[in-house]
Amino acid sequence: MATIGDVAREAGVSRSTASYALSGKRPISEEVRRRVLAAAEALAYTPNAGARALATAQTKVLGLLAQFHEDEFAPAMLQYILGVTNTARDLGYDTLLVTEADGVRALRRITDSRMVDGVVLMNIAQDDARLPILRAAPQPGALVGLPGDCAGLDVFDLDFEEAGRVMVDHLHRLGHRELILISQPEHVVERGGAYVWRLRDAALERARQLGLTLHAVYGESRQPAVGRLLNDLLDAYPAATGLLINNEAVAAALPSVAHERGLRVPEDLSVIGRYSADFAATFSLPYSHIESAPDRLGSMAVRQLVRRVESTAARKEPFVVRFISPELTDRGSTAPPHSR
Amino acid sequence: MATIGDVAREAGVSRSTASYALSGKRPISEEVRRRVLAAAEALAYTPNAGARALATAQTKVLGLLAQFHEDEFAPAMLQYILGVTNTARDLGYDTLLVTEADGVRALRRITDSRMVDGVVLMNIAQDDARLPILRAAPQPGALVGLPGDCAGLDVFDLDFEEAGRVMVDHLHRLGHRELILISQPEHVVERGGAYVWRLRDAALERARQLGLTLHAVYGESRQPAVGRLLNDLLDAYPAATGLLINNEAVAAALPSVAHERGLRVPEDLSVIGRYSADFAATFSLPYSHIESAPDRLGSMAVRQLVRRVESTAARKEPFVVRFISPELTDRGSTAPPHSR
DNA sequence: CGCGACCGTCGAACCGGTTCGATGAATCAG
DNA sequence: CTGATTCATCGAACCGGTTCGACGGTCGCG
Repeated sequence: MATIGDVAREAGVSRSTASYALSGKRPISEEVRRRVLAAAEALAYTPNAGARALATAQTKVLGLLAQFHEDEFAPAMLQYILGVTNTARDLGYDTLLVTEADGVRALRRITDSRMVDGVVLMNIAQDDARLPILRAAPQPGALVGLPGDCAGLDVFDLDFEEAGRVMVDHLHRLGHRELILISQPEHVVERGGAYVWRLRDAALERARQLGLTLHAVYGESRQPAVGRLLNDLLDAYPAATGLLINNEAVAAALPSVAHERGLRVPEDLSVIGRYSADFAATFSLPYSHIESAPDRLGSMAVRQLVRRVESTAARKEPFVVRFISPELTDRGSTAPPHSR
Repeated sequence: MATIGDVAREAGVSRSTASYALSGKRPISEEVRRRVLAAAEALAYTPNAGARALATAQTKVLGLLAQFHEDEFAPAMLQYILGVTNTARDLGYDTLLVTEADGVRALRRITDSRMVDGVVLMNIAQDDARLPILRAAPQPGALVGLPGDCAGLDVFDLDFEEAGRVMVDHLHRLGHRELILISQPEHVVERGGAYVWRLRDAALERARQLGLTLHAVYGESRQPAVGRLLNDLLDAYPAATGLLINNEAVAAALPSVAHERGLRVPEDLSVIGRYSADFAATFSLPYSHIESAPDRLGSMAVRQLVRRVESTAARKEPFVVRFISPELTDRGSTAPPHSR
């Protein structure tokens, strides 16, 4: 494998001249530049990533910490990941995907060893043990998800509180008086998944203000528990005419449950979910939903991260907490209520 | 950030001694070793990955090339990826996930620049343009999926031909005489997804031998096309009593279609799919299926890859092509035929 | 014609590890 | 007591890039 020394020799110049000819960081005569480029081409020269990282203190790699838990719906995570890797590549970076269970150790490893220029964290917990590490690290970091304390980090998330209110408002305007909200499984909350109760609490609060009844329950993540839960709930609250779903597995299971019960949407039951359009397509979900925009969030996080990585000025800017505002995609699964 | 020079100074020894004390590659007195370890601990020393890569010509990173196409079912891919990243980490490696559309360029980039010690390729095409690159690369490579020409590479795949035969045999033994096989969308085949016709051709051949009628069609990958297709097929072949599915999207869509048509499984229709247990759980699919074992395949590929990376002897061993034999998980979705 | 400015190129140092050969002290046998 | 052997440690070189300061040649100007 050719080194820059080989290129220099082939072109009859010094190593430094070859370097400058390739990088353009100093003026080089047209003649020499041509010779160097030709030599590089002929020898199929590619700079050694390790050597360059050592010399420049830049690896052109971003770290992506994502965790896959039994009780979370894996396909939903994938879209965030693709948002990150694709955007990173567009900006000239590769992505180190770390799915290790011990996130703290993983983060330490990749930051301390300088394998990455920056880190994107997913599955953010309210009191996330990785955040202190990331704040102390020399590399900038970006979060997809809102933690309790955002200090020192850029944060990107869906505005889950507003999402909860939008859902409730929408059904309230249609005349509904009793609703059910199914959240993620309780385990997710116990692990600190704050978005679950951010949406939930906001929805409850808004329902209270509007004088609505809102039954807020934690869901399941797997069959057959999901189906059972749905059936139990529909039985338990026969007067409920609207269903709000903040749980991908429940959303995915609803069509068949509704079918089995002979439940028509929206005639018998109005439904609003919170998931991405891509997810809806994959699982053919015919419900109106709040777009969770995972690819957009991943992309935004990477863009901001790269800005900070590449510019000292940007690194000094104040940290941002940016919420995507919930957009309701109307698929016609809501209507004025009729009692079931 | 502390370097090994800092550690050496703190411990009052030379850099080389510090290095040997930490690596244990030469005998070091107990006393000095203690001092060095204490210094490393005190300074929170972590070796610089770039420097180490430069010196040792090892990065402790594996590349994983995976592509996500519109017409393939993304959630199924995720399990291969997790099989790879988790096993890699167990063996001390991190994973560079590359989802770039231009796989050839991506592969060139990560191998030429020596970012990775080895590469796992997914989405293998019959005549995969990346293979010549990988064969010429200094790093070893492993494939998840069988290409036309396996020379110079380790290959891991489900035995799709045997899978096709197992499916047909199973329904034949139960007395079925007319079957439908739904494969992946034709686009997948056009891109060179050989596993599609390997299963298909083997199934057709076996059906011919057994005197069965087998309607082999290409499926769709998205709703609502998938549902329409299923309905059309069931209408077009009313005498078919068995359905073989080599297409995740179709499998995922079948429950609701069956339900809508009032079609009972297995009373009216026997069904066998080809997907993983994990996939079945995620999508709550109640069908007997051939296990595609994505995590196991990903894991096997990484283990073999790492063996070759770490041992010169292993690098000289002949290349392996290893097939996982199709296991039929009986979920009771097949029975002797009754005409619909 | 001589001086300073500018341009293009070179050599050397550096990034932070690893590794080889040499060195000096301690140990042992004769 | 000496010479060979062993052992722990050190210094230097190397991996393959980038970058800084210096240097020699050309040019324009006075």
